[in-house]
Amino acid sequence: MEPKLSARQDHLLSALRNAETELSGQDLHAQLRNSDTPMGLATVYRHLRQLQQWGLVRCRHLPSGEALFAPTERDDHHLTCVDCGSTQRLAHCPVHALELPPQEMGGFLPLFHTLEFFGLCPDCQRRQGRA
Amino acid sequence: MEPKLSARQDHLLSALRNAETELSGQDLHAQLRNSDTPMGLATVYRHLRQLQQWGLVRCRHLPSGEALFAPTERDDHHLTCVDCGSTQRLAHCPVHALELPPQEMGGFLPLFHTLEFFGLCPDCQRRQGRA
DNA sequence: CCACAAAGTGATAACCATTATCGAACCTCC
DNA sequence: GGAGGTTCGATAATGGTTATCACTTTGTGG
Repeated sequence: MEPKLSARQDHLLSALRNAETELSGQDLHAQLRNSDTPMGLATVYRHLRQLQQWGLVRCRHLPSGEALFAPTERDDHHLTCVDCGSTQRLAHCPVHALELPPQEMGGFLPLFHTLEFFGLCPDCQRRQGRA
Repeated sequence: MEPKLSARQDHLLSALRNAETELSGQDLHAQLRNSDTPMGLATVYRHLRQLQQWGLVRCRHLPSGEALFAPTERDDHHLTCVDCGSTQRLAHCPVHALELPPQEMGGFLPLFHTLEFFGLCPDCQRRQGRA
């Protein structure tokens, strides 16, 4: 099921897995640039897309439009403040154990998911209360 | 809590609520262009951002980079195929009734959420099986 | 009414992450 | 070796979103 990865794809995936945070395409390019296995920007994005299609990598978009990538086995999700934009990580994924009604899936094979909560951080709640 | 909307903002929000699908900023601009209340592209995005900050509108990003907007009270979520990109709507939101452990929220006030499942649609499962 | 200030608007330019292009480098299997 | 394919990456092109800025509308006080 899992296709064999090329050496470059493997390096890219390793870089993502070793990083402790989500990385953008530009981040990955910059990081690999000075390594023993440099990789052009086009190739970074090419392989990121390929890895997404294999279901090995997922991404989420910041309000800025920038896409952040992470390996799918890292089941992290975030709280994002709609006002100031700050994000914090949720300690546990509440969806992971969720049962999905098969009749609603229509044969769809789920590989991973994204989940993000939006709301107001404590600071912005306080600020809006004053305003 | 909910700020008073200007007439323009109200029109924009109404357009979103009346639409039966998610709309991009460009879509909304084009749609309002020929209405009795035209609105410049800059103003559309300005108000969309404002409405997001007030928690009245949410958006999700397609792989193409385009952002689709919807009113937050519409609790729709999607299955997206990582291979062919097709999406289908999930009939019910499995997160809606979910209890969030308050100690993990750290005072964060959730207003809405995005949830998206990624995987393989039946067609692509079949195609990969052959390949 | 009349300044005058403050906020809202929109045509257009700028931005910038991502994608397409295309010639060069690299395999791979005769 | 070499034909035919695949991969690579510097660079140009793309396109949705954002910033600019002059103009219009709205609000306010006199």
